[in-house]
Amino acid sequence: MSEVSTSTRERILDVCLRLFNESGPAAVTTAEIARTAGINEGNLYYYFKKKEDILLALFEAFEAALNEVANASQDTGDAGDGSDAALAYLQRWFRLMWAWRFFYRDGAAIKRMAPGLRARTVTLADRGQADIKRALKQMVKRGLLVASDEELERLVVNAWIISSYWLDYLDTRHNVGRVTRDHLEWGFAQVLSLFLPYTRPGVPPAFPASRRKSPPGQ
Amino acid sequence: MSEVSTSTRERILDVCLRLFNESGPAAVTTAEIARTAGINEGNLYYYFKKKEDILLALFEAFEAALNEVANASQDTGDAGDGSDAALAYLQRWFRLMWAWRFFYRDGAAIKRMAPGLRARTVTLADRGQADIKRALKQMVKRGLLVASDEELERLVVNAWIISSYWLDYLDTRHNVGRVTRDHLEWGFAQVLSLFLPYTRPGVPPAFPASRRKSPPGQ
DNA sequence: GTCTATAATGAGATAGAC
DNA sequence: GTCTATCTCATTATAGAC
Repeated sequence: MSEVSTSTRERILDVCLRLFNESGPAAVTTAEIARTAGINEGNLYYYFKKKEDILLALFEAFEAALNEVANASQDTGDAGDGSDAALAYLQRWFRLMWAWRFFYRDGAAIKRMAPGLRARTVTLADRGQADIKRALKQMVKRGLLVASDEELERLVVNAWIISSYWLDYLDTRHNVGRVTRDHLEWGFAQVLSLFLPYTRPGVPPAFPASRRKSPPGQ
Repeated sequence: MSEVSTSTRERILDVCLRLFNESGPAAVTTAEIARTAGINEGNLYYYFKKKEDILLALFEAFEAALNEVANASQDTGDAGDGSDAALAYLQRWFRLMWAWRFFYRDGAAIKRMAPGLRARTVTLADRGQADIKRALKQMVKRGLLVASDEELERLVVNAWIISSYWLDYLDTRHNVGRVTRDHLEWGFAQVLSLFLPYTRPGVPPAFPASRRKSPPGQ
């Protein structure tokens, strides 16, 4: 995704992902995109007739990356330890979330700029939540987790919300513009803490980050 | 706040709150504001020199409303049952959140339009989280809640995140544009479920909404 | 205080030469 | 494929009459 000499189209998308992650797609002008990509604004419109088209192209890549993670988790999910697999999945998911964080952070703006993405976002989330629910139910069956169906239901939604919005929370609440590995671990632990009360004693997720109580500073 | 015959200034603010809650401040043009308020666009600029000034004025009112809720909770917090007081506070808070939901939902856009609000938002959140933490520690002391300091810390943050973003979640995930009382109860129960594992058995919060498992449809 | 202009800006988008 | 030049348009903002 980031080679030495990429095509102009790839370069535009790379630049957009970076700028969008930094400032949000609404705040980034086509002029800025073109300038950063080292091309003329007119040329930009050769590749993407509308700004919305850039968002669509980025979403395709994001979608593909998400599917990859989901598939990888299904491969290992049925084989090894359920607890380890779940943790690994969560970790991969968080890395992805970070790479495409503007999709999580600027939902409102994206909705306005590219209404066509709405339906596809819902589909993606449908699949994601279904995946997680399935994995958790398996963990309950194996005795790694103790929770009723209703508790599981609420748990999944809460985990989804925390996962989706902890970045925005860090930004608005603690002025964290540039997220570090420490932040990532903090968010991870925050999600993990939702599940802890439901884990069987003696089955600790043993994730290093759970030691960090307060969010790392800017 | 909504009388029969209010001043033009009040009318502008009322209209803006409604429009902002509906579509977000970025999507609402000054032309639309003026038209809806039944005044000329030029007149709008007599009262608010910049669109940002409208946001500032709305924030003041929001701030005042929040402080009112916080003070009310402190008054009853030391007197009656700690559990009931906490529940009442949460309920008041949710009603407020709904009345001013655009502040929660369109954080990114607001940051861009009125950077000056950032610091004040943080201050407000500081106070809010401190209030909640204090209340929870009191509940632990009274034996209504069983949690370590670290658990409490994570709990408060998670509760804050769910409370702040469940509206956006409902919108993006379930296309809920118009939030009903049922939605409010669902979000409330979602937050409540975070605390349930830490409540002493025999001290059920007994909130009606906790019966609703899945989010109400559009 | 309220209105009718109208200016000023800046963004997205296009046509056509090279 | 890339550039220059230009257009359209919405939005913010102002000046000045009533």
